[in-house]
Amino acid sequence: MPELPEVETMRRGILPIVGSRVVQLHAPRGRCRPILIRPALAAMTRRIGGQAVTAVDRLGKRVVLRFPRDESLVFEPRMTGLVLVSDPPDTEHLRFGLELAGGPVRHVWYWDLRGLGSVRLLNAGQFESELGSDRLGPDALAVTRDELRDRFAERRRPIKVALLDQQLLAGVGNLYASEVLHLARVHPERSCDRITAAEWQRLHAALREVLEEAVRYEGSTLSDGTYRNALNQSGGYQNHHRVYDRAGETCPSCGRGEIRRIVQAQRSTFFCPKCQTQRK
DNA sequence: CCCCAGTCCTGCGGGC
DNA sequence: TGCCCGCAGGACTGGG
Repeated sequence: MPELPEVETMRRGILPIVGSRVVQLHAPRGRCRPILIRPALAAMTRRIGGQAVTAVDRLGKRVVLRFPRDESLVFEPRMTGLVLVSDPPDTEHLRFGLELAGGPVRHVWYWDLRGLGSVRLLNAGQFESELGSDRLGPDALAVTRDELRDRFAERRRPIKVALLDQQLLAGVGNLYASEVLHLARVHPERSCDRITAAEWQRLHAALREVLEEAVRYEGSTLSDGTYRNALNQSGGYQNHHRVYDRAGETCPSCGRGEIRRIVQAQRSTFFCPKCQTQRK
C-alpha cells in the first residue's frame, strides 16, 4: 500500500522524464475491470499530446505530472498501483501508459493489481477543488510541529485514526501510522485532545525520522510483494519495521513489551503496551 | 464532530 | 487436492 515513502520513491524514479514530450497515450486492455481514467483517452490526448512534462511532483500519496497550461496528470495508486519506467510485473494488470520522446525514457506505465487506483488529468480549477488545501492537509514531511499540533489537538479522536485522515495530514497510511506512534511512544488509542506538548514534539520528530528513513530505503515491500519502485525493484524498509505486522514479537525498543495488534477504524494497529502508555 | 459499516478490487492463505 | 471464505486497506459514502 503505497504511502508517502513509496510514492516519493516512484516520483524520484520517474524524474528523468521531465522535459520529454508526450507522443501517445495507451490504455492496455487486460481481462480485468477497467480502472478510473478521466477524461477518456481522446480528450486526454487533445490536452497533453505533444506537450512536454514540466515537473514531477508528489501530493500526499499521489504522483503528479505537470504540463503546460496548468494541466496535471494525477496517478493515485491506492492499494496496489505502481508508476513505472521499466517493464511492468505483468501485462494483465497494466492499466495506462504514456509514450514519450525527447528524453531517456520511452514509457511511463501505470500498473495496478487490484485496480482501486486511478489516473486523472485535471485542469487548474479541478486540481484546486479536488486536491487543494481544503481537501488535503499539509505534507507529512513538510508540516511544522506547531501546525501539526494546531490541526490535531482539538479533536476527540484516537491519534492513530486521525493520522490516517488525509484532510488533516497528507501522506501517512496504515503502516507508517503504527511505526510513527511507536517511535514517538504515544498510544494509538490516545485521544488527540489529551496529547501533551512533549508528545506533539516527539510525534513531529518521529514523523520525519520514520518517513525519511523509509524514503532512504525506498519504501516497504510487504509479503504480498506488490510495491516496487519505478524500476520494478523491491523496497528495503520492511526489514526495519519496529511494530507493523510483528504481533507477538518482543518490542525492539524496550526489549520487554510484547507487540500487540488491535483494530481501529477497521484497520490493524500495532503497538507496544510497555512503551506506548494510554494515560499520563 | 465522530463513529461505523459498506463499497470498490484481486490474490493469497487458512480451514475443512 | 480443491473450494470457500476472510483478509489486506486507501478513499469515499450513507446513516446514526
